[in-house]
Amino acid sequence: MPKISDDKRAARRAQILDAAWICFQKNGLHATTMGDIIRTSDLSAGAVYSYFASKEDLVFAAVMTSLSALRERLEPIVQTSPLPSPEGLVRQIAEVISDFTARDGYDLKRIALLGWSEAQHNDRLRIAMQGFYLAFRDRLADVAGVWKREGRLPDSASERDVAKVILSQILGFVVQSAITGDVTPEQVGKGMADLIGAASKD
Amino acid sequence: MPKISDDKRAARRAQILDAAWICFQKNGLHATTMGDIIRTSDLSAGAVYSYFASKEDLVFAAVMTSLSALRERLEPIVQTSPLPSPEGLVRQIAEVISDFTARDGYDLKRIALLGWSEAQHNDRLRIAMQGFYLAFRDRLADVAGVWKREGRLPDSASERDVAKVILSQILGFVVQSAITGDVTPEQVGKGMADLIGAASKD
Amino acid sequence: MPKISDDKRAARRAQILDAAWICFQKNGLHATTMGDIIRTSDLSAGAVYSYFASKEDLVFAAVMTSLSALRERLEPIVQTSPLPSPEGLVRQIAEVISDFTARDGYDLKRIALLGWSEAQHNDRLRIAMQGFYLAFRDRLADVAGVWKREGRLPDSASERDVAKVILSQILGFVVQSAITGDVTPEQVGKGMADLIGAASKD
Amino acid sequence: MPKISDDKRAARRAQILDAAWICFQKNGLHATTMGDIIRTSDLSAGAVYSYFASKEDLVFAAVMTSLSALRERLEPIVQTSPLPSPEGLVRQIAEVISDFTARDGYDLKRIALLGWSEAQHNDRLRIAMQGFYLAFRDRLADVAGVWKREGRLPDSASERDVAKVILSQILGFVVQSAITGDVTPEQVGKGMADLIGAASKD
DNA sequence: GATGAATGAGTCTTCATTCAT
DNA sequence: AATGAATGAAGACTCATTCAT
Repeated sequence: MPKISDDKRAARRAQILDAAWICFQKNGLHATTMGDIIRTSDLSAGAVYSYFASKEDLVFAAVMTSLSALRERLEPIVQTSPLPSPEGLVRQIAEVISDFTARDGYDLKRIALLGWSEAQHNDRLRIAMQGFYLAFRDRLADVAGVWKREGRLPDSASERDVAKVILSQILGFVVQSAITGDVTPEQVGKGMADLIGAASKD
Repeated sequence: MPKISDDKRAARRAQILDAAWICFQKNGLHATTMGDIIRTSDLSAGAVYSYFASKEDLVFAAVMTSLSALRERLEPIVQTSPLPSPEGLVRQIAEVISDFTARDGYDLKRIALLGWSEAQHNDRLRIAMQGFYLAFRDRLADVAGVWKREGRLPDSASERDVAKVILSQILGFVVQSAITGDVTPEQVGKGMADLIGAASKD
Repeated sequence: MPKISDDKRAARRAQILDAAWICFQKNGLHATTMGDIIRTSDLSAGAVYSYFASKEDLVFAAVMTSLSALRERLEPIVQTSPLPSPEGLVRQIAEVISDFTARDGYDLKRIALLGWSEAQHNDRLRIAMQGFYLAFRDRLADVAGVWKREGRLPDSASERDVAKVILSQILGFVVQSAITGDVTPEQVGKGMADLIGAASKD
Repeated sequence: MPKISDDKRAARRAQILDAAWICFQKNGLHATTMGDIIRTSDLSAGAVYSYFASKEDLVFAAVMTSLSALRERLEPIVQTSPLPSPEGLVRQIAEVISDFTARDGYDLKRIALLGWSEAQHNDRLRIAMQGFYLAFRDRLADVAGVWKREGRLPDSASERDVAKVILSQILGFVVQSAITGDVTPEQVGKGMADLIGAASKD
């Protein structure tokens, strides 16, 4: 087997990452053994280790891959014009996150919880993850700026604080869904609309 | 040998749980070994095992203990009369959660993340945790009912959905604080007030 | 099993080191697996690792233990009074080394070769080993001083260089015996006497 | 495809053996992996395996090659006429061995130790090595015969025993140099001269 | 002839748990 | 009741060798 093509390499990597996520979701990051992943990926130990040097590397890559996939889905929403209302935005993001779940046994919400937990004791992961969330929050602050100019938010509103609240609402949706399993994007949209009070339209 | 007194037993249990949390926070639930906990607790392996039959038992007890302590702190807030505004309520709860952190190296936010993550693959823990959060959300729904009667929320508001949004906001605060480390209860209060628009006062 | 006595601890250590040398001699330092040593020692993996933190530690301890045992046997020879002649000294040392071999399958010569080889790539071992040989060579230089005063060596003799030659002779005896298996202490004594020429007596 | 020329084959073999020795010296025989050698030789795994069927083969060839190279250098010394004195002979051999070291990172002394150690558990290597050393010792016995005829050694001298002592001195020089790193051919020559007593000249 | 990706048995080490003292 | 030495199954990772391309 001489040099493998780049496409094939990428496909193998994806194959391993898929196997990893199947296992991680079922048993958690730590309870999953390399043996589990190797078995699930239908490759040999050596093959898996030729793509990821260690379990830690694999965990890192798996979390970052999920984050990247999420970013790709979120980007369009915060760039729509005209922008949705706050409750509309949150509802749309919640929908994207929920949709991810549907995809063949891949539950973004559970994955997110595993990643956050891991990041508490894994410096490399925490740094990378911080970068992701801070960048996304910056986009939300931009959105808040537009809302202000549109008169949806008072002039005294803090774009930074509004962005933090919106981000919290999204992260909280993920947690609550994962734990109680009974929260829908619609309910979140309705609840926010009720709270915001005005008969906001998307 | 004479039986040990109940007080002593309870003190020992607490001593072990404290040791466990010190370790869990530093290294996570799985990377923490029973040896770590045994060493930190200044007891012998046998002693620790006479209080908790297994590591899983200890993890379960540790998470539930944190949850109980949190409940005790949260209860008064949702029972104040007159009730705070939505943003005031969230700010107060965020303050309680943040205060927990101050206590000698005990960070409730990080602990919460570990517990949520573990609950994804630990049925006993998930059930117990669901019970806790659903009960708390019921209290929030009661609060939303009062808000409605007070005219703070429209008649068409769904108490259940508002409760979900408030809970998400709190859970999201925990996640965002743990990851980015730059969110304060005041900012969350301000951001919510900006979003809700009316110059609500607590 | 509460605290084990110091004697028992020492006995266990010795039991493990014995097992290690049996394996090392049979298969070499690297081809010997911890599993081999564990099996031979009739202990469990955990027990062995509670005495030696790693294979490297065990190798180090094994080599140093052999060196210490050798020192104890050599010490008396270089302190005899009156001192033997050069060829007598070498013969006596060679005898001690050969005798070590007889002891239940324990061959000091083969062990020495393994240790020297390992020291080429193991800094800790090399340093410790250097200390041992340099100290022993100092004793040989002392002996050479006495020989000079006794008139056995010319006034112009370099005690340091004579010590180096004597040490080489001993080390070389070990190597040659291990490889060809046909060198006796007597032959070495005779050969040296022939070379030195005078009909030296011990 | 056309067969590769014999010259090319020999060059490739040498290239692999050189790479092997670079690695062996740095990390020892066992710690060196085939991957190390393959990488260092700038060839592919398949290429290396087409020249040496196994790691053991490569180790054997590497050791024997060193031995052959040494023999070529030693041969002239024991055939000089007139022969040097015993101390002169040892000094000249020590010089040859030391000179080998100078050659771009190739240290014959360390290599010798690795080979001797390996030979303890590798029958093929031990047999071949014995053959080499016994043959060389025979040459030394021949030299001792000449010394006897020249009157440098007493009539009662045992040529065999003198050869053993000379060989030991050389082997010991290798060991002592490798371990302490502070022995020169001159010191060995001087020490032997001191010991032999007569003001021997080369 | 040459390549280097893939294999998988085997290595060292850890750690939850037990139980003789 | 308390101790902590001992157990041994299991985990992460390596590496000599092969063989499809």
